[in-house]
Amino acid sequence: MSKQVHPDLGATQLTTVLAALSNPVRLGIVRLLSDGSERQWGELDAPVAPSTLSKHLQVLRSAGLTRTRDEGTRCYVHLRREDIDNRFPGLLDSVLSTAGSGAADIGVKRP
Amino acid sequence: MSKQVHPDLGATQLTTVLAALSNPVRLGIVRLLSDGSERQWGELDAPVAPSTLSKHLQVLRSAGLTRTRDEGTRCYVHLRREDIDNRFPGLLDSVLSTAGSGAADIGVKRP
DNA sequence: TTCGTTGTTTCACGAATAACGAACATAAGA
DNA sequence: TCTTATGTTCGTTATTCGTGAAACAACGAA
Repeated sequence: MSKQVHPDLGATQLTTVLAALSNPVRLGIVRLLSDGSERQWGELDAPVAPSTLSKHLQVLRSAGLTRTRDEGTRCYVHLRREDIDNRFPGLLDSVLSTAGSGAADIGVKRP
Repeated sequence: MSKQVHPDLGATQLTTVLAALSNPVRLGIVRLLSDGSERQWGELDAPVAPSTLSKHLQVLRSAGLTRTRDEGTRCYVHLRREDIDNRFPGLLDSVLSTAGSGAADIGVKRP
């Protein structure tokens, strides 16, 4: 698909991660993935154009929050939960446990 | 000084708070205030012009993170630690405990 | 090889952000 | 009252962000 960057979270700065999480669509995606599931790109039901969604996923990826795996023409995304928890202990837990977070409601397209 | 807004954190969205914290200068200020101290505006030694600092403090204030108290021509800032912990349990702790956070080093001017 | 599916990249654009200096507002103090 | 100290607001500039349409790239299937 493309040369994807999956940075080492050890070098990732907190400000970068916070910026990545401060957008409703991106936060919604993180919430959706927070059950540990791996989702196919096209499965993501976000209220934005495909190009915009691609951009958001790129931001999450380069902030070290998600990992993308290509398989043929498809690609699958999942949350780098363990890496994040190692680098920023407690951050994801507190973010995910917050109600009324301002996150967009990202669903899964039913086939 | 000015009509200052100190919103109820109950209505504050997580995305707003994360955005406020995702700037190095603002994160640095939060870190400085995290010991619970109240600092005078002019005491803050930030690497930006006064007008810019004023703007950053306004962002922190309207995100509900700090409270400002006027006293004569001076004003004092402190972190709304308890309110934040109530609304976003664990968030501040994890943010503050992160080393290499990308925060600017905000000091205190020595008289 | 041609076609369809699946994402990505490339403009283009308006809105928001960060920054500075200059002008301003307000309260204390001389 | 005049002056000083302390922040804030305004005007400007440059940059980044969020967005969509359209063109593109890569792969599998027919």
